[in-house]
Amino acid sequence: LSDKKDTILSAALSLFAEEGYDAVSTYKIASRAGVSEGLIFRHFENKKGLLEAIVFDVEQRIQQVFAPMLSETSPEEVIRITISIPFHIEPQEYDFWRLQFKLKWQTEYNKPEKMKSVLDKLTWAFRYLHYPAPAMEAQFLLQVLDSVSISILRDGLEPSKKLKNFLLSKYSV
Amino acid sequence: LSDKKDTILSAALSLFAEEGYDAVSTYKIASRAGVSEGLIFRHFENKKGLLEAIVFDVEQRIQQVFAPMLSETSPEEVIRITISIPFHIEPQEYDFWRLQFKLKWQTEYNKPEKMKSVLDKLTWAFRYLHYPAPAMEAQFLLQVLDSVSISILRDGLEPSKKLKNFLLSKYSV
Amino acid sequence: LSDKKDTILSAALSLFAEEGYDAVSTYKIASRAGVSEGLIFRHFENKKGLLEAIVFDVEQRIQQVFAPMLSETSPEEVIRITISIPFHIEPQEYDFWRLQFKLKWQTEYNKPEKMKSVLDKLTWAFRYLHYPAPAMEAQFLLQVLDSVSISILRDGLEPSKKLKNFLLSKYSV
Amino acid sequence: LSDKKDTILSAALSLFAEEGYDAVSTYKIASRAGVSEGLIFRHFENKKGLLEAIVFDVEQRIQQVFAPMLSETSPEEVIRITISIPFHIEPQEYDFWRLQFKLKWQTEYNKPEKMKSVLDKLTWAFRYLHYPAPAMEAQFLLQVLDSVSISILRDGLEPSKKLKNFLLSKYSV
DNA sequence: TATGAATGAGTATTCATTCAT
DNA sequence: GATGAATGAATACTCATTCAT
Repeated sequence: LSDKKDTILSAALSLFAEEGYDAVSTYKIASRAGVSEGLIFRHFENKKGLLEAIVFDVEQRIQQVFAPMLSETSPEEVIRITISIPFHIEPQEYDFWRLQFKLKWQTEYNKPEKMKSVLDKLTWAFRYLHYPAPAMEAQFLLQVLDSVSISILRDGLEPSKKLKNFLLSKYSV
Repeated sequence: LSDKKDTILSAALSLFAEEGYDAVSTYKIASRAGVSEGLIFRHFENKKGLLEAIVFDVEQRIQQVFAPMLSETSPEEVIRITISIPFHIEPQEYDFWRLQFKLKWQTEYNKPEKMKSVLDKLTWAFRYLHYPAPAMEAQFLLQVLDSVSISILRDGLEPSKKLKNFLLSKYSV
Repeated sequence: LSDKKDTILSAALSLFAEEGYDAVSTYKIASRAGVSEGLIFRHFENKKGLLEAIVFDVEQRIQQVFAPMLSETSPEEVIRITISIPFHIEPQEYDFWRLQFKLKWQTEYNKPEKMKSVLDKLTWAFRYLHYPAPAMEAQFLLQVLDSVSISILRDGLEPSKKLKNFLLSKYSV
Repeated sequence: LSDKKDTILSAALSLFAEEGYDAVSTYKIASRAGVSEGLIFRHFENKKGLLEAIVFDVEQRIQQVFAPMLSETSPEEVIRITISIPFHIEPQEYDFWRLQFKLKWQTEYNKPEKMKSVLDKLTWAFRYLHYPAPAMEAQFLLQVLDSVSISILRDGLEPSKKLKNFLLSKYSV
């Protein structure tokens, strides 16, 4: 991958995350990336292609983030790791996650099946710990963490900081 | 308020909720509303003004929805009512709520202070019931309900139906 | 003539004079006149009709202004009166004259034949006073006075004040 | 500067000069220039920017035209050259000058300081020739020449042709 | 690979004008 | 006479995309 292709990708990522796909022009992306507008189309065919390239990267990053909990064998540890995730998003990755959440609202890019394995693993952990409704607990916890992530991405880590221990103790992990 | 002004408002509401503010053209809004494009600007000055008129309506509707829990005096009942809210969104109001959540992502329209009184009331209820960290419980519950609402708006009520009793029993209300 | 018709006329006059016919919208005229936009069309058929009504008034005012020199019988006095005209434009009539000069640039409204009688009278005066090229002197003087008027309308009377005596002495009148 | 940029400039110049800035649409300019409407905005940002680019050219041309009288050392010659200017406007430059005079009426583009050096030079010439009120003579002559120019641009050179010698002899140059 | 000029379809907005009341 | 809602055509301007270099 060429140098400039990456520059375009990261300029587009931050702009899409900040302002949304439709609100960002290819002109703006090219300006921020410091390249000509034409180059975007040489590398990505069209604007949508650029978005898809980014979405691909985002999905891979998500998989990386959930890899540790998927390979964990202790149920308590699975829950603990999962709860910790939102609280350890690195600031330089905020745009990554912001885009991820923004895209959830564009039906086209909402692929809930990608979280299937994570949901299954959590369900397994709750069942193992004898929770009465493990599938529901799993769904519930993921939704809570979604909300927490959104708060953190919106207002920064500080206001939600104490929630982590609160959640960990709520699940006794 | 004239007939056509309302038609524009509801056409715009549904389109903004479905496709997002930036993805919808005033031409499309006018077409769906069955009015001339110019009329949008006579009534709302510009596209943003139209959005703001809708946002105003949305905010008022939100207040209405939370009014009962704000005037409730029994703490258990406060929690019960609050949990019930997402499960009783009327289908014809889905667009209303979809837009509300979409706008949370546009920093400009994200006004967390609007939920202050709701948060305070919930905190009061949890404190009354001797929860160890009432403020955090309140924040936590609201975030859970946000997530639940998002699920329902995205996938319909069915997949989340059982969550209601699950939540009610979790809080013993 | 109704009250409101006059209000429209004077609002339009000042706006046309300030910003030019094409730069002024009927909405703006109606706003300044404090009437509904529709009323303009009830009274003047269309925007051009409004301009023509104003032009008619302007022309009448011009005639009034030149009436004294046309009926004067002393040649020196004819020249003296003519030279004095630009220096005695009343400030509340500036818009009148500004429009007059602006319209000279719109071929449609440039009617040089209206100045024929003035030109003839001046020529007569110069011939009477034995100027070698009376017709040319007349044309020349009128052009000078046009320029002086433009200066006064643009920058006010002050900077051109001393020009009056300068001109009078130049023609020994 | 590309070929098409110049085509736009000259199409706009002639249209602005003929019909006035506000009466000309960017569509019309693009049509006459034989380019896409969008190109106007790529080159000049907006319609006003296009006007300003033209104004800049006009101002430079004006400076060129007055350069010879500014560098002349004989006072008679200074006056002679100055008087000659309006009578030697080349027909292909009429639009240039028409726009110049039209813009004098748009306060925004009326910059009298541009003529300061010309006025000073003329004043010097008249003082040198012992005219009693040299500054006023200079102002007066420039206004006369303004008027003459306007006549020529409006009605062509023919009707004003004889004025040149009339003026030259009036000043004995 | 990379640019920058150029385009054509689209977009928000304005405007003169009409019409029912 | 007077208003205010409504329109349709036009207008300034944007945008994704193409293409010659």
